[in-house]
Amino acid sequence: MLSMDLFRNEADKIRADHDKRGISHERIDQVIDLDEQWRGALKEMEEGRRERNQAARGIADAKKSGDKEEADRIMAQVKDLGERIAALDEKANSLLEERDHIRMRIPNLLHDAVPKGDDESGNTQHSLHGDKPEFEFEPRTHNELIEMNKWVDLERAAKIAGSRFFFLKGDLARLELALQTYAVDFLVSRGYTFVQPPVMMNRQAYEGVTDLSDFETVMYGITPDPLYMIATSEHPLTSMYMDEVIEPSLLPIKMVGVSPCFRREVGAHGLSDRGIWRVHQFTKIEQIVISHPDDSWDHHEDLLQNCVDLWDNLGLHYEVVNICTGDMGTVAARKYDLEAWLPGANAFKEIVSCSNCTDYQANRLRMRYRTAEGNAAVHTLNSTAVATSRALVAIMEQNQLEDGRVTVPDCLVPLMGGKTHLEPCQW
RNA sequence: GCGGCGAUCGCAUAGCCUGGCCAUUGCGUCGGAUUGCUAAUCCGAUGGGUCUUCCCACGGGGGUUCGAAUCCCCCUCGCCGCGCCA
Repeated sequence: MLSMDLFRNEADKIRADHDKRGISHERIDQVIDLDEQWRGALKEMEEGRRERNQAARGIADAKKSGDKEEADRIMAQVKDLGERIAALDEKANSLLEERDHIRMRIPNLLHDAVPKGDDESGNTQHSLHGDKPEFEFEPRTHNELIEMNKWVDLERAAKIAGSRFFFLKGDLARLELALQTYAVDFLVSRGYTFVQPPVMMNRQAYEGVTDLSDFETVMYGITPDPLYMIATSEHPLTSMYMDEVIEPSLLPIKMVGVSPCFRREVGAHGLSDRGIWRVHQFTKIEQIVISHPDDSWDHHEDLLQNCVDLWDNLGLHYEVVNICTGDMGTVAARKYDLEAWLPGANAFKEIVSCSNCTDYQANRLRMRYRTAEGNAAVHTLNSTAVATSRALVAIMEQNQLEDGRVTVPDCLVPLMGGKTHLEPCQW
């Protein structure tokens, strides 16, 4: 959510941003109009309260000096003031609610370097990494590999949970655990603190970190409790300091979180989504930074560099993409994706998303730091380190051998008990 | 889950029983003054708002009242005890 200061003093900045995104100014004007109405109603109500407070003091004085008649006279005089105040209060509140209802739907201001584009086809390549693997045989898709090696049981998972759930078995399950350990160790060595978050959150905190439409299409709700399963550890880790004033000496707060991620994936279809590429539950190792506003763009580059180094160490071929206006979403001001080369699909596909959300989440979460001039919103950043299910797909497809076995990336071998290849599961 | 107790400004606290000035004090932080010593001492500021002779704010919501931090009800969270439990 954008701060009200922007609407009151620099509305043209928001308008220019909407022009770049190609959306109308209607909502901006509504927010400004409702804000003016709210301020008027508030002023009127405060005037009423001032009168009442004054009268209340008069009653106290009269009673103290024993002048019961005077006290009764004033009480009668101001009796209906309370009702008037209540009515004005209600009016002001509904104006404020309406203003912020619309304001919540206005997207973050974009960084200048965000390219213009209507959809993902407008994204631009930022850099290319690793070598494209060459095969002397027809490379298999990950679907074929998990089936022939019995590493994943989709049918039985569907039986007990539903489609897009999976059992992970044998060496591939072990590789998944090695990836978690590797990514956490890697980021701990770069100064990040390992944090395991709750995997359910209440609505109020959740509204602080996500696009409202996600409640319909992404998150699972819990019945009968008013909770939501997290779609990523970004959500609990970013909202951790909700409603707090953070001591500036604590900034930047750098965390590496690991959690299962739950996604409804409403509306997702397609042959390429078979297997474990797009699933309802997966594990993700996530980087989070809560930073001083002046430093956030440096941290954004650091997050990307961490990803690049980590994925280089895994020995994979991938590209970094600069996300364009039409593919950006509501919350981020700038976003890089890493897309891994999938030989089976003959395409680059998304494995990492690295965002600077500037003060957008912090404004919603009322997450501030102390300054000499008062409190100001912090900046929040998040980036995937490894989404294990997608990393497994990339490793399987790029490191596959003709017999269907898969070479373990060197850096993971020690975490696999010295095992250099994934062997088929017996059942 | 049951019973008891609690929640006040960054932290810690007073006020609540018995409703009515401006929500107390300490620490921390920031600013200033001063002193020859790694610091001490003194002064000031330090919840939010449309930064203001004004309004709001005492976990959240409702009620009683001319008036609620204070009385009543509901909820949330925490602590202690009991129960259950990986």
